[in-house]
Amino acid sequence: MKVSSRGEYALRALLVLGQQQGKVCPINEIAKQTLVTVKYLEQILLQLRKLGYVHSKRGIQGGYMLRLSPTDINIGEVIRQIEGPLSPMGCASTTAYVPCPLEDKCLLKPLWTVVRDTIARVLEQTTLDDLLNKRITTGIGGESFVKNEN
Amino acid sequence: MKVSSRGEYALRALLVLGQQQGKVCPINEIAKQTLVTVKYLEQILLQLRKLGYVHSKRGIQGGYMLRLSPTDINIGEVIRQIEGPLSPMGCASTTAYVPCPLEDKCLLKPLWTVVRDTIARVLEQTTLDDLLNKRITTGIGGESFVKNEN
DNA sequence: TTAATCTCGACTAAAACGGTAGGGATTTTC
DNA sequence: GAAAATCCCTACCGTTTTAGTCGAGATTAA
Repeated sequence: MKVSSRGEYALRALLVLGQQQGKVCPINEIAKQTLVTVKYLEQILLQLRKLGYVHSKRGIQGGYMLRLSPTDINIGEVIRQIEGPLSPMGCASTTAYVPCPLEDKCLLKPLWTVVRDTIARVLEQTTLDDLLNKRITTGIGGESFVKNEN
Repeated sequence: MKVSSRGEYALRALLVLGQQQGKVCPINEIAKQTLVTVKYLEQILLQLRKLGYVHSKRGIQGGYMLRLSPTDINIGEVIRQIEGPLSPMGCASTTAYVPCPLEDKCLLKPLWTVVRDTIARVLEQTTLDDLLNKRITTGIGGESFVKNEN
């Protein structure tokens, strides 16, 4: 049930850019704050740019900046685009369904469906802005369970 | 966030044995019902035996049977033992914590913690017996949200 | 013009995944 | 005591994924 380092790093980079409040940030600064090598970050930021999350500017004084408002960046969506489907199993995926020969008789599918739903509920209700402000909810009920340590 | 085929197959095998109500079941019968090759199943059942979930009997009329009652087989535990930690990230794992250089400053850890908790809540509240009887809850509240299709 | 910066594609080493293969040990049945 | 069914165990293997590295090029500001 792992998230890859690439996904983690992408989110770290977005968080750094979110904290710069609109200023361009050169990649070596992002690298310093995320503890990721410049070369690997290059790949990831390139992908984030192609996905439309960040804008880049070349040359001296160049760098990256968010293209979207942090409130418009959905963490579930980012993870899905970097890592693939949130579902633990193809048979339970809404965005990348893969049929299974057992299917109806399968006693596991309902389980995977619930797992997928709970993961998606958390991730899709969280925005980059929420992370920046340490507002993380479980997504259950209409309530406001807030996980806020420190 | 995937579950490996090995984990899925292990659960399928346990379900088949759970349906046999105590009778020994030869591996080729399990293979037929799970749609897994005999040779691969051998490996998986060997592992399940060493973990204490199944008992095996050799020779003619041999096969496998559950060693524990389906109500005592915790799905979260099985997955953890077959696949490793439920947490999407080492920094949020309760059973296999891995320190992270960012740690306190990290805005992502609270997210991974919530994700881990919600996954664990579902899987650890589900037993093999629940699966056999199509009782799957989200684990939220004390309530009885039951996912029961058909 | 130069130096900082992003762009892009190729490459690679290591690990994980998803099995396959084969020989050995045990048990029942005849 | 021989044969057949069955589990036991270790080794191996091809493919994919992961986690990067490398190098050359394009753009831009000063």
